[in-house]
Amino acid sequence: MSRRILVTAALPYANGHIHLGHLVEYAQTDIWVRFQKLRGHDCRFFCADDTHGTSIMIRARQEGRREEDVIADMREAHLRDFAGFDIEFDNYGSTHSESNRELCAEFWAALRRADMIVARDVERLFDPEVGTFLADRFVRGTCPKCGTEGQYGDGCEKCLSNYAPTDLLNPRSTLSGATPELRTSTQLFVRIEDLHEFLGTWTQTSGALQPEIANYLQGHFLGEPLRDWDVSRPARYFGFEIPDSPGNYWYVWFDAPIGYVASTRDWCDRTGESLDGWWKNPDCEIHHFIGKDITYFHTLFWPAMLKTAGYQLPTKVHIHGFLTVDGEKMSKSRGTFIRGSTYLQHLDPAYLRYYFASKLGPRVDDLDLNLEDFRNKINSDLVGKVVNIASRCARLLAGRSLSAAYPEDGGLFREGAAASERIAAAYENCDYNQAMREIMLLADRANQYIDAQQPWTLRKDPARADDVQNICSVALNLFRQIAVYLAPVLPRLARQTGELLSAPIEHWDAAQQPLSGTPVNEFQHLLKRIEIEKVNAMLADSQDDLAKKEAPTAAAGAAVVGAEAAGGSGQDSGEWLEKEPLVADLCTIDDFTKVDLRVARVVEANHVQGADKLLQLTLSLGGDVRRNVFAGIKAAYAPEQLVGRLVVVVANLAPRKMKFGVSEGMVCAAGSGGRDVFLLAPDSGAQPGQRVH
RNA sequence: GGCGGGGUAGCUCAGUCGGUUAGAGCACCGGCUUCAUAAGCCGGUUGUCGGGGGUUCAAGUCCCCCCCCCGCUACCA
Repeated sequence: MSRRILVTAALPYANGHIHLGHLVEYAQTDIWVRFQKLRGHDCRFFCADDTHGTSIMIRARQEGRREEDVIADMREAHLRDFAGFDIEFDNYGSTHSESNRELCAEFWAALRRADMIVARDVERLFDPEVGTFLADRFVRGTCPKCGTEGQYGDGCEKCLSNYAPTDLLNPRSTLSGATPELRTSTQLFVRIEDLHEFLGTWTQTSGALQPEIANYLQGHFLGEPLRDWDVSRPARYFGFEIPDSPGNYWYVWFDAPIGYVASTRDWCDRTGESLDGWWKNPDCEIHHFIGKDITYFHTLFWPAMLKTAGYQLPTKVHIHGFLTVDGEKMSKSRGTFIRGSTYLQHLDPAYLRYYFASKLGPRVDDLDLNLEDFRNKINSDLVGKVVNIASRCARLLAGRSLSAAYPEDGGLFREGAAASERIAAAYENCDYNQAMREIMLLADRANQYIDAQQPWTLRKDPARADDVQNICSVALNLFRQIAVYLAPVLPRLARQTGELLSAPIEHWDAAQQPLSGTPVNEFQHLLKRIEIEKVNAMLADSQDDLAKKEAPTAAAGAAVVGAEAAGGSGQDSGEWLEKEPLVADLCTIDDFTKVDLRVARVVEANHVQGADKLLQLTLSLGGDVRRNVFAGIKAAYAPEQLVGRLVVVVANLAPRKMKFGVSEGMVCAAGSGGRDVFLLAPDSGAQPGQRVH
């Protein structure tokens, strides 16, 4: 029976290019959709650019352009990248569309009717010079937790803590540089606690979520009252103004998931389909594919919105993990932060689609792109095994035809046909690695068959020409069977196989019946081996992309010292400046001297009972002056490494009461945190107590 | 610390309801083959299944304790 299936992948944000991390999801989703279509189901794949929010505003401002121009360019780039990877949408919309605006209004009205919108006065920062409330990203100041300067109002990029912009120390408007004032603004919230019981049941029993996700929600959110969701942002904000609340705009996370519906609606308008037949039809399955980072929105808020507005809830939310490259987070300085477009300049998209497929399972696990494994796997599985079957036999039959009747093959084709439902079940469950294993088994058998029959020997005897044709007919049919099973992953290979054997692959059941009598065309290379040089070139290019992008920043900043540190090569990564941009506000020498930096000697360093990240340090500032300081450096330093060494301490930092005692200063360090922490040290000769000027 | 997920061959992983001698691919070694994109075929090596205890006729699998890794989260001034 044919199923009606609506599929979405998360909307990529219009502020950045598609990279290999994104592609895990789009490949996973595209494979699933192609599989369903090949099975004959009425399956449609909808996506869109996510275009609203403060980041787009900031970017537009920096580039001196309108937001609309920024998102139009990025949309074009996204579509180009997707096409390059054979990601095929039925519609690709935009959250900045009339259809989305109308649907947002519809959802909003439903929430109003359900009395789920509450207004509350919130103290917010206001820029008196520009005359506007400041969105989180327009306020910068010192992180109240770790003291890092130049942090945005929503959270600290260094210590990753979240807070309200009103918590920032020394806040400054990035619009005018003015010190913001605290003013009251009326803010709108969605009260989803009303749906707590419903969400509890849905997340735990509907089967829509992977078990580990259901547990996560139960443990993190559902055990206590659900917090109201702040969905309005005061002007100026790039988004849609809330119809019944002038001056307020919907927060980007409100309109983004509605973009799934809007994209569907655009498609319906174009094709004459009924939107309700997809989104309000209990017989239509709805599948969302997302990454684990946006679990919260898709498993609590979004179902609450759908439920309230009378839409169908997702049948499944398929959640995947992150991509790592060679076991590490993608890193710009190592060249492993790879854009889709950079990859495509060097390598075939089929490689990546197959590699991801061979590693993806139904769980939330992270996926590692090990570049050596990548090359081995593609070269041995796809080139050595699969494509090789065609390559060894097609030439012997080029210009002729497959045997008029399918020859005796010892049951090989039948066995392959019998694997159909096993492989299909694996695809259906997103267990692609299982499917790939099954398929490679078939490829092994085909190669064994060819090897045993030795058509190249028989060919020397003209009397055995029919035998050669029969053997090659079997092998090419086995090859075609494999190409059918791989078609969701490798659509180009399926198409090429159709051309080679003069019979397009249009349905999964093509693997059930062997072809006979069709012309065999001249064999063309189907897939090249991966050369290591290509991979290396891609990595080098990825670093270059970054260097070009960072060049203006480096020129404007003080990059001289860094060049020395790099051993004179002069080429340091701009990664860190990108993560934590230079503070725009200038400070005077007087500002600087407010901070009393001193050289100190670590006289004692201890683990703190019950603390995972803290070490307790006793610092000597010379004489009898001692300071007790807690520092979050446990992952990077052992206490015994520290005793005796010199550090730089902020000596006049206000004491802070912590869970384990009072901290009377802060030791200076660089790095992103965790193991990546590098304490500052003076050159030898410095003495405890000396001030750092 | 709390919660979640893991720990199986050098690497990436599979192991269903507990059931024979714990598997696959890659890598490695030996042989065969030379039609094929230095591809293919046959054979071989590799494991205290994180550690310890328990239940059982039988434990990689179930239960308890501990160790380690990852993620989220909490004090990282």
